[in-house]
Amino acid sequence: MLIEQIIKEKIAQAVHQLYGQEIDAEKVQVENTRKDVEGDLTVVVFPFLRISRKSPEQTANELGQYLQEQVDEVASYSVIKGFLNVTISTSYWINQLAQAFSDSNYGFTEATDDSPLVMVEYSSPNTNKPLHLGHIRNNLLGFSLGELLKANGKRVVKTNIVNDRGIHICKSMYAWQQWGEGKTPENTGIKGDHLVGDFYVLFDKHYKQEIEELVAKGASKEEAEQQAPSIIAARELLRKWEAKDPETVELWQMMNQWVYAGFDVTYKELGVDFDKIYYESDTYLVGKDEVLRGLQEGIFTRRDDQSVWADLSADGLDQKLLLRSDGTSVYMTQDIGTAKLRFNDYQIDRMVYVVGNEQDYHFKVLSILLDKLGFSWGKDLHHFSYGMVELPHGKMKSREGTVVDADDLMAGMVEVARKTSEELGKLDGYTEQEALETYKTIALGALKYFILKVDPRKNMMFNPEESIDFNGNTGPFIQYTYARIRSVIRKAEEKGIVPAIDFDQSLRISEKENELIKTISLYPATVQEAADSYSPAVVANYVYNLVKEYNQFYHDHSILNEEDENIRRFRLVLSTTVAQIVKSGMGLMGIRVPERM
RNA sequence: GCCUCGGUAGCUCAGUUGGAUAGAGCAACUGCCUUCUAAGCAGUAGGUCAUGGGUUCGAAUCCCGUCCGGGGUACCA
Repeated sequence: MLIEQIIKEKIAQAVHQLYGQEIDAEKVQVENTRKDVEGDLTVVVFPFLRISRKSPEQTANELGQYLQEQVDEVASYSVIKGFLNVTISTSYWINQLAQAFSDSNYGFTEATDDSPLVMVEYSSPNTNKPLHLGHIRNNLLGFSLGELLKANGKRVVKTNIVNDRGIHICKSMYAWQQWGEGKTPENTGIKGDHLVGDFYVLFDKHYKQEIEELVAKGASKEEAEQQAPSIIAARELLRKWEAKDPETVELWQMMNQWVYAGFDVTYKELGVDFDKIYYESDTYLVGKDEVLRGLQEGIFTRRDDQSVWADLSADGLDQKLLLRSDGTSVYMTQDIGTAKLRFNDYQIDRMVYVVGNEQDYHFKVLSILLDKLGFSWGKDLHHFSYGMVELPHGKMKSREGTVVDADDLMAGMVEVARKTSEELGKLDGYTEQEALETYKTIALGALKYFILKVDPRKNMMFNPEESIDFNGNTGPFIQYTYARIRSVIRKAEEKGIVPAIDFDQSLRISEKENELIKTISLYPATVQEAADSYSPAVVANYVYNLVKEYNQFYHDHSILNEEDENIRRFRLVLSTTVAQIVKSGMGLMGIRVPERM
């Protein structure tokens, strides 16, 4: 049993015996003692004053006395400003360290065949443009969330819905037909997703120009937007595609293939993957059928212009369009179809959608609609709603070129990592291949940590003018600590010193060492909390704190040069355990750790 | 207008279910490498937790009002 739990129960017991009133042990407030105060755990006694009818100091002292007599692990206690600070015995902490050290799966709960199955949807790109920083946040959060859920004993299926059809890709297709001059990724050397994205931008340029010309001739802006030749042509392509016109479908397939090849490269660099990928072109008709079924069953209504609507006013929401008057699908229709296919394919206990908070309303509606359509799981689908990445001048807009491109960003960071490493000369002796791997590890570590350390729900700021830091509260700082420990461990191996927990349990440890073990012992609860609150940031903050404490220890203590063999072995075990947790925690964020840097 | 999320140091962010003197990093300034990696460690300076009220032993945290900002708001995704 955890010491915290023991204290809670003993305090409840003490209150009963000393003051004659039963209280709920779970309600007893036990927290970690502040750093600047002596002690390990603090019991908040204020809620008991009404029962004890004594001063905070006296109450705390009486309870402290009781604890010390009744609980072996309680070594001493002190009372400061009415707070009861309890000091736990060193042997307890050393035992905690030994357990963490020997458990290769420390902090994790393994899934079994009976464990709940969680499907996590993330990424969900459109196929008309390359990935940007906003997608990076989505991908990193989605991947990390999957790892967190796995670490918490869930079976996880990572999935992606590729929005491969619709007016957006038709715009790129039309631009390529008109002005493409037969360009391909092969004959231009341009990455496929970027090439298609270039045509999307080109479309918009022409479209805007046409609108201007029409307005100059006296049309209203709204009319011009509807009547511009480019948009009419793109709509015609969409219509032909839905009618399965062979030439159009072929063009669509070709350009989508270019994009997929490009995405694959980006996903691989980013280190994310999927167990099952769905395509909107396969799901939108299923959604349409579901909507029509709903119409027949009287859940939805058809208007005079043939459009189909859901009336959600009973749920406090508005009317929602499900099929346009021309019979074509909207975003919502497609999501209904995708959901149906997924739940046919897997025995899903919980569905999680990693999608930005700009779509909060959409998922509220989706949940209600799925419920109305009779899907039992609709009501409690979970929208993992994360904040946007903002630039100093505002939102990212693809068409206006104010995006931070994912590939460019990663490549730029690898260069910074290379430069820094070369200046410091840390990788001398590595082959070019080994060195490049390390640059990538560091660069991606910096990027991923930068994004994941922020509370997912909040918007975050990225300034492209300032490169992402490699010092301080950063990924490389954490990786560096890992590399230093690995270096010590390699040296220990050379000297034949093996980390083992056969040190004398009565040894005296320093305050910093005790502090470190306490932090180590918090890892399992941290992993749990991160998964429960869907927040990789909880892990990020924990690992940073752990590493910061370790660096202080490292600075003040010798490990291999320590003369006392007992202490030397203890410190090696301590260091090894910290390295294990750093690797494990970073792994939960999809961040690798280097042997050297 | 309505709905919704947010506002903590110059900048970027932490701050568990309300607990002690609100913490990190960056930027600025100052020290520490003949000893296991200085991408490190230590220190100085920096705050009316947007604002006004309320709840109570105690509020950055909970409730209400106001100001400011993001997002959404019926044929975009």
